[in-house]
Amino acid sequence: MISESVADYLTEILRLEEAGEPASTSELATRLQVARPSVSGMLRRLADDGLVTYAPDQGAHLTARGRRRARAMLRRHRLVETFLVNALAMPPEQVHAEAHRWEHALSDDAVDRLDRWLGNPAADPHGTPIPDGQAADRAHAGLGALDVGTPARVSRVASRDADHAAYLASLGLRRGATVTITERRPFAGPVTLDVDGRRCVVGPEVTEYVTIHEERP
Amino acid sequence: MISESVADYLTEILRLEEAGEPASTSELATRLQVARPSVSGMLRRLADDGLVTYAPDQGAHLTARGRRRARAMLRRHRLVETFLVNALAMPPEQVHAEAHRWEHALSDDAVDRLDRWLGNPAADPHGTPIPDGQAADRAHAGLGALDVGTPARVSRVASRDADHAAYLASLGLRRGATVTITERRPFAGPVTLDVDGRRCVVGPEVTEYVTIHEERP
DNA sequence: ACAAAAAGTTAGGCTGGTCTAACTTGACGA
DNA sequence: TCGTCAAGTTAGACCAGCCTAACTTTTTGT
Repeated sequence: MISESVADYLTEILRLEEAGEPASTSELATRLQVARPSVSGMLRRLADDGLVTYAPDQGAHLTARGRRRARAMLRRHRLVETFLVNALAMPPEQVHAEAHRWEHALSDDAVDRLDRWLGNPAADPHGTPIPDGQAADRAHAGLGALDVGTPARVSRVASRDADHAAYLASLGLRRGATVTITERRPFAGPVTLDVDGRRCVVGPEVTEYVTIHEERP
Repeated sequence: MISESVADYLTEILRLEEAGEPASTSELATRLQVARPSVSGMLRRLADDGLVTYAPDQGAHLTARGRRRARAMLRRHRLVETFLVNALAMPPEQVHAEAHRWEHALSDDAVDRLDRWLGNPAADPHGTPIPDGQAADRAHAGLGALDVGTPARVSRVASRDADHAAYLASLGLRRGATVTITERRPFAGPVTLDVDGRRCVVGPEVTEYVTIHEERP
């Protein structure tokens, strides 16, 4: 299980990503109300755990795993806010702090029930969209978004033309295959894949044609 | 603010008191799923903080302050259970664990709103009574239940007869007076009171005629 | 161009809550 | 009467997460 603190960091990073702002150490420190060195330390831990990546001076970025978790928390948060306003008639300026505590306490089951009870709302009382449960949780994403080292299942292979399709097929990239990115060279360099145990090196544009479906978090 | 862990200990001690069982170190360790020495250490802390008393081989007992806090938690717990079953239709065997996490997350305001929303239920889905909010929180209790050193306000003075009433009045024990127990001798021995700054020593049965109202937690 | 401010990190320390190992104490049956 | 067992405690360690102080690196204003 993930700690409350870790969840808070991930959630706040996602909020910043959604707002298009970089998740810098200082910004996170301000928002999470902790000292800067605490953020430094935590980001290192999160990176070790494969939940964020962070290059110096770029701020933190969520990995697919990190984003999945963060999105789940944001979903909880916004569903709870909706409940607090719609059902308990709590003043909107009060619900954020309240939901921030609730979001850690609810089980997945309770979240689903709350969602159904509220009629699967699409947005919270502030109008912010509520991330989707199932779909977001193990989304079908492009192979390009897959983290190095994480295995995923191919759910669809597109192609430009017949030759292209044949090429992709020759690599073993077909629906149901298990694919792992073992290396990704910088500057749009070649990508090394493991497809059902067979290693191959391809150009990065290949990843745009392959849709994957990650194993559970 | 009180930590989750402390709240759990207090709540569990109250559950045992309600069931008429002694709150021994081992029993608490079992129920709270921690090692015995952890309970030992925590009980010492709780005693230092004036939330429990504990004599060797007697188990822990809640002080009035401790009981007030524990009761507030139990109230939350049972209100949340009621909500989970009545509103979210969660299976009854699942609600305890869920409520155990929620009870720490709700603000007082949220608890009150939930209570009103549920229509001020008197008992939870298991039929266990839900402690009352305001009333229980600063109950009118007998002076006998007051902890040594805690000031309280006299809310009512009963008496056997006129002479007795005159005697109590001569001590300064009248509605509105501030009373503190400064010492209580063992084996139903004399009790030393401070009544509006005047010190007096009385027999323990006097405390049965005086109803008090403690200051807020 | 360079000093000052801002951002980030390292080092080292604290706290709350937990643990295991080992000791003490009291009860109880052979 | 004594060995054994249960209950409780002390001692010592660990961990997550936080802190401050002090250092380095980067950005920015003049």
